[in-house]
Amino acid sequence: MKFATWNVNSLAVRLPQVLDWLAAQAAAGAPVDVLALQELKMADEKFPAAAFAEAGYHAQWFGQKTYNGVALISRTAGSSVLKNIPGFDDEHARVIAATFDLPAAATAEPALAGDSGHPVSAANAQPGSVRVIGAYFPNGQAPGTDKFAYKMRWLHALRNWVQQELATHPRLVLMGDYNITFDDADVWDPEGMREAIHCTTEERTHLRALIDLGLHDSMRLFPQPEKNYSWWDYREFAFRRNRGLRIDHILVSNGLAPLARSCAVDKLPRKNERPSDHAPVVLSLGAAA
DNA sequence: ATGCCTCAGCTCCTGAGA
Repeated sequence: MKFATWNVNSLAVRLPQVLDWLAAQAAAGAPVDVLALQELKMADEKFPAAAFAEAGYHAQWFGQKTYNGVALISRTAGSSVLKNIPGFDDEHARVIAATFDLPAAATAEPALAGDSGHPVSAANAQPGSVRVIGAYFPNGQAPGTDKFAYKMRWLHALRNWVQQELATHPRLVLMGDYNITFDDADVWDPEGMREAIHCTTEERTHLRALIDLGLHDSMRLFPQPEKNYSWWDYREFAFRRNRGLRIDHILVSNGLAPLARSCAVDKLPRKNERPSDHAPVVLSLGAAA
């Protein structure tokens, strides 16, 4: 079972790359079960649902003209779809959630030989559903601005809502473009970006508050290369110089973390012609790593 | 450097991104 998140910076421009990438994952024998997209930058009526359907994927989307916009692309149909944070009045299309029923084989722990010699499976091994939240967190521009204040309000509302979601969905994935780094290891120039946007103590405190609900940063469950980033500025050859930030994250709940098998940034699409400034982050779960 | 690059749109510039 595989989850991924990718800020595509205009789905109209990046659609061929998204379809190629999905096809490449499937061809490699590990198709993506749920892909969260951010920055569609298109109105709902422009969403290329037919192209995804032709490729064999379901889609749920929440767009708006010019800016923002999120979607969930999936191999099975999602249910209980929610758009934006309930009770939080927001002019931006930033959040989409859906529940996916997954085959038993996908979520079952590998059978372990018990003392009796009989296979012993984990308490959560019954077939179940996974709640998936795809989110495009506000950028925030700079501390002290109205946009930063909005980001803080949004983060507070998100935390309260995710807490409620966790109460009913112990198996939950929260993934997307967080626009927040966890710590200096996520920043190519920690001194130069000290307390700058994406790196402020205030933002990181909000990110930590999400973790404290009972979530894990999938990436840090596994050894990672040095200078492991998910976004690079288009300017100054930042990708070539690996001057980036890790701001795209996949958080998994306590109920799912034991099933995590690997998590990595896929830098290949960043090498495309006309790439997004973000690369996909990919999490594999279950016995079939 | 209020720069650099990329994208959308009331498109020949501006706002926004990060």
